[in-house]
Amino acid sequence: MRASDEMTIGNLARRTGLAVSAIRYYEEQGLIHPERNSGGQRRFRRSDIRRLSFVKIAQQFGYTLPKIATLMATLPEGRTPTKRDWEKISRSFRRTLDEQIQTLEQMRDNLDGCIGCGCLSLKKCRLYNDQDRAARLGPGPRYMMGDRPGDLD
Amino acid sequence: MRASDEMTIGNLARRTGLAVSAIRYYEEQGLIHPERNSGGQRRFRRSDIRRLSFVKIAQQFGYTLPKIATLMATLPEGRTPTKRDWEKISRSFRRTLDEQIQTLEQMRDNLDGCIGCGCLSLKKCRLYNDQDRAARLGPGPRYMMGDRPGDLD
DNA sequence: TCTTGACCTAAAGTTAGCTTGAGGAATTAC
DNA sequence: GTAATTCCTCAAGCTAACTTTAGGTCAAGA
Repeated sequence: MRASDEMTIGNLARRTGLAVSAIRYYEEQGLIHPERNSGGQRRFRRSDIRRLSFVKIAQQFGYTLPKIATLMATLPEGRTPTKRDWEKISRSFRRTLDEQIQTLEQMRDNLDGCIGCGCLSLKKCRLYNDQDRAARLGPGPRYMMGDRPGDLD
Repeated sequence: MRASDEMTIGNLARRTGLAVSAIRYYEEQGLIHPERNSGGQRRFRRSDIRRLSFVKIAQQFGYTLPKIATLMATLPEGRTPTKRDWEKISRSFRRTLDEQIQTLEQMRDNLDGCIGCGCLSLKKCRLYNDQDRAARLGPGPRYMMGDRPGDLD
């Protein structure tokens, strides 16, 4: 066995910090495609370390495994990804990250408005109204937080 | 039945945009404490609309139901929360929100560094190294992304 | 060779936050 | 009074991303 290029699952687990069971699960989900030796045991390439590390990072960005799988489909299995490969993906990361940050910042701004008003004057409150707007798609709430047309402020 | 202050579960569902089953579940989790009428059916107060709206908002901030329950434990069941009640909680919201934003911004900065370097030169890469640091608590990865001591850059 | 440790599959369990289904009782509308 | 709603409980199911368990097989070292 050319030890330089083949790894057992336990070895890969140690190198990536993942559990053996997680690696098997990732194979099941199509994220990696190890070969088998004559005895039926999985044998991994060194590039699988890279792939699994990529999975971990993408997960930190909030990607689901299916999404990660499609992202990785654009990456080469065997060779080191080129700068161009990586740039495409990292731009996608950057976009979702920016969106996430923007969402949180908007929530923060809304919240700040509410702190100022004590959030007892709810007809104007952004936090509730933003929610309201989303909910209106369904049979959702007409008047949030107990306020009704005639309610006092 | 004094309709002004008692609501059926279906009514509350319509007013909050929640599913009936979700409201029952929230009761089970101790987020609301409706009374029962003679026939054993739940009867809710108008203030429960407020409580459930609060639950929805806190969920948007990423709080789990148990955490929301403890947050709400500081709120009065019957009366309208005071400005002071609200300020305490909104400060807590603000803190977690700030932390979340900071985490994402750090990830973005790391990512930007990686875009610049093409992320092929991985010994310096923040994205991987931050992950590495976290993983080192366990038996984690020694060399991430396939890099080994002797590997070329 | 024998033993130990690593590996295999398949199925079931885990957590959060609910939804769905079964079987039945209470309420409301006419 | 009766039919249509709405409500009730309890148990099971759902999704994601894994882990755990059970019952074996394979590989490596002395």
